[in-house]
Amino acid sequence: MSAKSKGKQLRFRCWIDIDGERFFGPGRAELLALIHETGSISKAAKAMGMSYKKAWTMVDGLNANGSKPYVISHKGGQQGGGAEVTPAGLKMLKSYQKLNKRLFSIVESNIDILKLI
Amino acid sequence: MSAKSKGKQLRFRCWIDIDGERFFGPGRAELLALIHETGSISKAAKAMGMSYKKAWTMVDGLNANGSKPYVISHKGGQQGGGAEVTPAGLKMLKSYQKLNKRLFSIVESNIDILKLI
DNA sequence: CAACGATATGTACGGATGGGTATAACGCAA
DNA sequence: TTGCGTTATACCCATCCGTACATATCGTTG
Repeated sequence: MSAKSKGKQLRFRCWIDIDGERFFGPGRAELLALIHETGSISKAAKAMGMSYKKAWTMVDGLNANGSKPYVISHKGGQQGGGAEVTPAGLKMLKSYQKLNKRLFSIVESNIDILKLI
Repeated sequence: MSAKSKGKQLRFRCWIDIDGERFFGPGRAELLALIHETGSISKAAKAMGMSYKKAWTMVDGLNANGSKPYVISHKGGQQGGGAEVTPAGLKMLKSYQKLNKRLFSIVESNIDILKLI
């Protein structure tokens, strides 16, 4: 159903693998940012149009494969529970966003490659 | 079977979409380069450990979705046939490789992000 | 104690992807 | 005219992946 974007697009993606498995990338970065905003995995997932399970799997991967947890979650309580991004998670997020911006500026300045098509 | 690479890796990828469909990227770039070297789609595919069918599908996509063909192929003949990369294909390939190098240098200089893990 | 909202987790289904196989067309060489 | 190597293309099947669905758990609140 997703109406695929029209026209020519120069795109890029940057990510981190650990032992060949995805550890951090644009999806997890956006998820982390939204968890930080909303204080909830499920709300963040909904905001991204992603299933809770997929979001949880991503969070679980971050916490399991890194040396420090990026998200702390709580069951039960006043609002039924919640989640918060740790300082380590925020630091990784910000560094990733910085790198992404640098890459974006390069890509942007090379848009002319599309004219070769 | 593929022994996934060990350790932390900072990776990136850059590609061109047309109407949301893959048009050009690292795989097609490598394929194009190998076709240019070997003069044959099947040899290039073999060199990449890729099936001929997949390689042909890529080449077909390049020729069908761009405004100019990137590969000209010949059936029959002395060696049974062959393929050559057009000047337009070579130009795109070189521009892509240039852009890729620029991006790589940025990524390389940001390797320290791996220490945050 | 019952309800609520969010975390946590397993299982089952369906679509997309990619590989394998098979086959045909083609043009030169022997 | 037969053989050869490559392009070109159809069809089937195994596998992977995402999504959906179904529960269970937990702790505060009323």
